[in-house]
Amino acid sequence: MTQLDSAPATQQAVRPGRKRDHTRDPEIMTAAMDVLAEVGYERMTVDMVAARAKAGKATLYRRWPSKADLVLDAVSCMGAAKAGVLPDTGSLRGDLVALLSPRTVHDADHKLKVMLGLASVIAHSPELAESIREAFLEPRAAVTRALLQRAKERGEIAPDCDVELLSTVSSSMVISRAMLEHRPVDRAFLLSVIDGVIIPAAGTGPAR
Amino acid sequence: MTQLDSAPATQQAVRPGRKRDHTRDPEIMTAAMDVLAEVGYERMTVDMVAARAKAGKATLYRRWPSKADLVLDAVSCMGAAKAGVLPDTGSLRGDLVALLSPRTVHDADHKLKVMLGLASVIAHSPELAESIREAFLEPRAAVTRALLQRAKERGEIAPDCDVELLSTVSSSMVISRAMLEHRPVDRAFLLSVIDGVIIPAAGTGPAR
DNA sequence: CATATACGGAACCGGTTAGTTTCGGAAACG
DNA sequence: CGTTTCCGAAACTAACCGGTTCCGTATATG
Repeated sequence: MTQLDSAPATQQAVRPGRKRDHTRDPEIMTAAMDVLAEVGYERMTVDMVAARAKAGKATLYRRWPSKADLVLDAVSCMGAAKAGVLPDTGSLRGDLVALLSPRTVHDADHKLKVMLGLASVIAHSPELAESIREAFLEPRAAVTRALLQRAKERGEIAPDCDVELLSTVSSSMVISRAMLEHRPVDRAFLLSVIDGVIIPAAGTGPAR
Repeated sequence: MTQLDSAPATQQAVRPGRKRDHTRDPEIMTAAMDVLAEVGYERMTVDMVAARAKAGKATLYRRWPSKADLVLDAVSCMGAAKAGVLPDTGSLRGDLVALLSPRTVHDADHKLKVMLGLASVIAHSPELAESIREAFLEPRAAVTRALLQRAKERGEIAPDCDVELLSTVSSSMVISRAMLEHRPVDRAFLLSVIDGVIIPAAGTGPAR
């Protein structure tokens, strides 16, 4: 809570003898996310993060005013570097399945763990909830939404189906499954959601 | 810290001079659940619970060996008293909508908040996760499952639809919506899940 | 009324952790 | 080689909280 100045950016030009500014931000944030995924926000200590990043605790506090700020920043940065090209296999099911590359699934699993670790904080911080949504859920939902929309436009699915809602189904089911059943994000489950919920719910097009 | 044995909740014969045994268990557990729903497990302190129940902290520790045991016990007890009769309106949609009484919805909202408050603990305690699932999710899923099964048996929905999976859809979507968007459990949303996901995904019977 | 029991309240103890300070050392540069 | 600046490590402070102890009181029994 002690709000000292954050970063006035007083001196920027490389002064007399110096390396550079804080180049270690990425390692620190990665360490923070890892610890977060492993033990959750409340049990995560700043020392743990510092130790994992091989940094001094003071370094963290020089850069972020509090644990909460560090986490918030790390979560926000985590969403960057996405924007893959949409798959285009010709069928909605093919497109959806194409999303389930091992890489993507593994990524999602890690993000899911981070999210679960933050769950109790999320409930009290709309700001953090928004960051999480933006960084983790929204990009995925956007892809699914686009695939559904395209399928609708080419008449593959029902013209009146709720694309917005359907695009959130798989994330939702994965989240609650992970939360309550301790199951990792798993390809087989995602397939059953696609084939047992999304595809049938999307219908078979206007021609029926 | 570790969740060990639960608590037998036993009591013996009324001794010489005494009122009765711990009659205040219900108030205490209710207080615990309320605090849990409001601040989450980690920020919930035993003092808060005692204060809200107008009890001494010592009283809590006479009855439960630890904070974790209190919470576990309270969660387990919370699942009792359900077993409503299945609605029977003749149609699957009618049955599902009939579940959405204000009372039920409000109940679900409270339980949801408790669950979110426990989220980070759940991730580290399969035992607690199981209790939550059993007390909160399973009863609801069971009802939906039964309704779907009945609809399938009378040929109202596709004979090959995945009842098990579909029965978990609405809870899942409510959970993630509450978690990431701070929305309370809300009748309108549940209706859109019924009409936009569950019903269409269940299909229109073997005659198609 | 005497006694026994459990209660609410408050003080207390010990461990843990967010946040601070200090210090020796290493990099870059003149 | 000296200077400047930041870093990692570790010691330190203050607050908080789980859990314990103690005490005055209410209540029911006999």
